[in-house]
Amino acid sequence: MGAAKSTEFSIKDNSIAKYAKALSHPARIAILKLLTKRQACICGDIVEELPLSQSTISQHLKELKAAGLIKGEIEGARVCYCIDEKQWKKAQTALNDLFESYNKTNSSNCC
Amino acid sequence: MGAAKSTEFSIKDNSIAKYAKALSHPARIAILKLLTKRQACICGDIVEELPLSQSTISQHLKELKAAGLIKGEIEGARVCYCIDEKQWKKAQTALNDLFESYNKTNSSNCC
DNA sequence: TATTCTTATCGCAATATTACGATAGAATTT
DNA sequence: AAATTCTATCGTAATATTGCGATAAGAATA
Repeated sequence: MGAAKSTEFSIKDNSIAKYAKALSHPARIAILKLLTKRQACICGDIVEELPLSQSTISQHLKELKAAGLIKGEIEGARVCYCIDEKQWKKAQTALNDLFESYNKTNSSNCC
Repeated sequence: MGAAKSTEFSIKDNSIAKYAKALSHPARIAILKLLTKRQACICGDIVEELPLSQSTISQHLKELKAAGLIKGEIEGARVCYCIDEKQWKKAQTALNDLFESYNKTNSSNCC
């Protein structure tokens, strides 16, 4: 009991949930904003900007990478992280479609 | 250790994360799609459509409600759930702004 | 080569999430 | 009034997430 039942749901629903999960922590939102706002994609720079330890930041980066939202490129001893544009747009579309599907059929709300 | 450090992040980042968290489970996506696609906002109908127990669905509904995305109205013995339009659009905007902030400054990707 | 810098991973602890059955309580039906 | 229907909540178990320090391993520097 308590085990995830993700296989019982559609691929699409799981995909949306996966993107949303990546965005479900303020630290990860802050990281993505940093990657967006400046060129400083170096891992160390992110660690300096956020109130979390290096190991914790590294873990959050790993999750964002697993979700596909970012990618990392090794630059010598450092790693440069940045948004994965293709997946970024996929995530945006997936989430926006969900929101829009309501807006379009916004006929008669029963509550 | 292991405690959430949400207070260390901005209200806005926490708000985005809160909405995303509500969307981070396929069952909740499925519930929202049901509320979107048909008028059947009755809790019991949702239970029948999804492969989860009544208590589990009730818990997911509680979380969606806590995030503000849905609201429930008691109709005798039943409860009618539906999308909270105002919050729905807030969530859509909050998430979309995050995505757009990258698309706009999409100048030179270092990776 | 030895040291330092940078990042990922391991191990651990605290907490949160997910799921279900049982049950309570309110409303409806018989 | 008794039985049934409907939903929320409690209790419990399994699993996942969050966070940190310690450490490992590769790269740069002295």
